[in-house]
Amino acid sequence: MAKRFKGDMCCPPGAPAAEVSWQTLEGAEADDELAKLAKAIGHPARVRILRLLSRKEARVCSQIVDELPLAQSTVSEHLRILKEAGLVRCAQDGTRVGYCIDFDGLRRLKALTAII
Amino acid sequence: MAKRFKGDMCCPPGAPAAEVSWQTLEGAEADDELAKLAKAIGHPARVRILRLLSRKEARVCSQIVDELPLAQSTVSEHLRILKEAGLVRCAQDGTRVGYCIDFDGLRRLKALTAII
DNA sequence: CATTCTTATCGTCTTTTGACGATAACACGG
DNA sequence: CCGTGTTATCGTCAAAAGACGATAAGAATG
Repeated sequence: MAKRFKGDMCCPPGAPAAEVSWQTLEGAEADDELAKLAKAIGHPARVRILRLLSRKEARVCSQIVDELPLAQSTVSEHLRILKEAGLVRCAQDGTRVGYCIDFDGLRRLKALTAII
Repeated sequence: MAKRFKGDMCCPPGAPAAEVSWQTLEGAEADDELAKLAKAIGHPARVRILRLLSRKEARVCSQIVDELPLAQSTVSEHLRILKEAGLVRCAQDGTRVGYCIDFDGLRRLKALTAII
C-alpha cells in the first residue's frame, strides 16, 4: 500500500480570512506585485497545477508529475515559481513534500486585479 | 490647442454587463485561456498601462508613451499584447488611436481566477 | 549500512520576451 | 502637395523562460 501523506499541516481547514488591506493596492509597487503574481499564473502548466491543488486532486510533487506531461525537474521548477510568487506553500513530510494553495497570495491577486 | 480626442466610441459608459457564463471555466482550454490572460498582465509596464486606461489618465498611445519610461515602439508592442489578449480595445480617430479597457476580457479573467 | 523513493538543483540547449532605433503608413494642417 | 504628427512594424540584440537529463540530498525501509 502506498504510504499516505501524513501532514494536514499545510492549508489547515480553519485558516482565517487574512487581512490584506494593510498593503497598498495602488502605485508602482502594487503594479509590480500584480505583475509578479500574474506572471506566475501566466503558464498553462502552472494554472493546471493550481487547479490540481485547489481540487485536492494532487498534493505531493510526485502526484503532480503524474498528472502532467512534463519531466519531474520541470514540474519542480514550476512549483518553485509558484512558491516564490506566494501562490503555493509547501510542507515537508519525510521524503515527500506536500503542496497547497496559499490563499493569502490568491486573495492578494484578486484584490489587485479588482481595482483595474 | 491640442486636438481633442473625438471618439467616445471606445468603452461607452452604458456598456452592458456581458455574459460570460456560456464559456467554460474549467478544463485544459480554460487553463490556457487564464494563462494567456495572466501572461498579458505579467509585466509591470502592462499593468501600468491598464491602470492608466482604467483611471482615464491616458487614452491615446502618445499619452501613454509620455507616462512611461519606454520608447514608443515598446509601448506599442505592449499595447499590441494587451489587445491580442483581449484586455484592451482600440478605436481609430484620424491619426491617433484611442485605447480603452476591454471589460469583457477583464471579467473573463476575474471569472477564471475566481474558481482557483 | 545499502537501497530505494522522492524532490531540488545544476548544466545545457532552444525558444520567447523585451527593448530600442529606423522606417513605413496614414491622416491632417497649412 | 508638402511637411508634421501619430502609430505600427521590422530588424537586431540581450536577457529571460522553458524544457530536459543527470545528479545531489535526504528520509524511509529493509
